[in-house]
Amino acid sequence: MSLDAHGIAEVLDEIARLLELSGENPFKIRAYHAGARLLETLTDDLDALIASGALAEKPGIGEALADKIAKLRKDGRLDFLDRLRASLPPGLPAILGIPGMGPKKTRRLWQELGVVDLAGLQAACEQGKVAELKGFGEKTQAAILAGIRNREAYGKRHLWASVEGVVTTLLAGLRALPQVARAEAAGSFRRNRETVGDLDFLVASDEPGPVMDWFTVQPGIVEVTARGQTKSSVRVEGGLQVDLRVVPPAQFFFALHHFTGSKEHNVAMRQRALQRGLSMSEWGFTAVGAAEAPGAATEADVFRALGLPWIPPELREGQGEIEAAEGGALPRLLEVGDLRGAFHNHTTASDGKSTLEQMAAAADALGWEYLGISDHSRTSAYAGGLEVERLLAQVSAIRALNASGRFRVRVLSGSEVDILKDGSLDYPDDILAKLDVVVASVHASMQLDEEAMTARIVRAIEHPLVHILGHSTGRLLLQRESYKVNLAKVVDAAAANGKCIELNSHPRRLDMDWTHWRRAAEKGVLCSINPDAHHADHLAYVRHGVAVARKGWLTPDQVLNTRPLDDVLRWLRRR
DNA sequence: GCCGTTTTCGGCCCGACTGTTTTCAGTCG
Repeated sequence: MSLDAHGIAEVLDEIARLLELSGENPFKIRAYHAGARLLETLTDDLDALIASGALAEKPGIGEALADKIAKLRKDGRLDFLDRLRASLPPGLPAILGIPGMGPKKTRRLWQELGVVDLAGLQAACEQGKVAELKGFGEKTQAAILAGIRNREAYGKRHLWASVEGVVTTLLAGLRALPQVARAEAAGSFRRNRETVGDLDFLVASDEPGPVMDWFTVQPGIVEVTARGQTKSSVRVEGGLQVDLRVVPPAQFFFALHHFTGSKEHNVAMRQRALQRGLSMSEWGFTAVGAAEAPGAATEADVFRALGLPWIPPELREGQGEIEAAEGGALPRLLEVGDLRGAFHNHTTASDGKSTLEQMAAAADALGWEYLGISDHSRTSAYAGGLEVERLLAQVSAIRALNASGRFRVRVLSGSEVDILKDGSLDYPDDILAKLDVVVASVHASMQLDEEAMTARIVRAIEHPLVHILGHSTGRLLLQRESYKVNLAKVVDAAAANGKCIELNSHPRRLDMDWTHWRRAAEKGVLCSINPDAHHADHLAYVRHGVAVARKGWLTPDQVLNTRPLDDVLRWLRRR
């Protein structure tokens, strides 16, 4: 069975783990991880890259990795991997998932105690054998047991939106402390990743002691895992790890840059610093040669010292942002205030919780010029999908509402029409033609193979009455994988047919993923930031979509709903 | 395993914290 890019990335990560356990060269291990990261953010059609030999041209991919990736794509397996797996107990890699357990300790427990899996590790700890080993002790043994006990919670990622409250509360508390000059949340949260593994807080202060004292006793903390001079780590309910680092004010912006990451971005920045005779760390620059090491009074100063303009955190993913900054080609990123409306929203007519009027009022409150109502179509019966009669009644109601002048916003009548299994749509053309806006989405038959699913979606995109492709992969973050679909081909179809692809802004969808937008926009595909609101309050979800759009390098002119009403109506009617 | 105005071998980003040590290895980010 063949693997897709995501599956191959997982295999490369597995190889890296196995090599670690084998005691391999750390740089070789890094190369496998780097290959995995590249595949995860790949937007080209993988098959085309393999066929043309262009895969080995990608940074970090050489002949060896390109060859292995091609084999995995074709066969889904690799002799090299089979041999590697056979050389180690199959339960060993799982031990690496326990905090504090790395390859060296895992190997020693295997070789000296015969520990080959988590169950064996737990038994060895409970019998006190681990604490007796040289280099281990009671605390290590207890930490391993806690790690095994909590491995589900500790290994979990968290939706960006679900940790936002913790961030807001802690930042407000930190900033209120008299010893604190500045406080920021860094890490993947600051980079607007759709999910985060942990939270990183950074504080500028000359008196770290009282800050640490305050931090480690906050409500909701279930475990303090580290308490040092400049760094403390805690776990809050749900297993989320929260790190706090306190640095002197003069180092704050170096530390903020460092802990914002990503790792790939930081590596590239440090290499760039070295080219300029500067060694770079979270503490600042150190002159390697004759050069003088500059300080930083803002984060922009850190970049300026390396001959770069400030790079927005969302772009710091090692995706060419440094090259773009150097060439003066950083985009003017989309902002929430650029939006003038949205197209995909539900009402009580299907599975929404707010009425048409409540939705219009909420749009007015946001100052929007237009609001698309796109309730479910008849096949989505589970969601109260509208039969043709009810849809036509809604069209009339919307027309009447617009004529009444009760709201400033122009309500657009639409539908989130189901893309049926064969790629046809859930309403006949003469009905769709009566709508202002047609969003087409997949809601059922998600188990199709990649070829069939891609053909199905492409057929919908090619339908002349469709404006926007809704949530193009169907993923639910941390809950359901995307269906199998070749997004490169979907993007190409949208470009060829002048269609818009939705950026579904529901915090659990954020679909299409940020990694695909830059290339899609370069191909001329328009983006539509849609809240997919099922309640009037959900219109505000667009800010999550904007966050993802920014990660995808999108500028206002690449997003349909930044345009004024007249332009939007013209675009919608040209079909 | 990757990569190249330090080129085809020998490098590859940097530092804090912990536990178990008595100077440091391992892990983590």
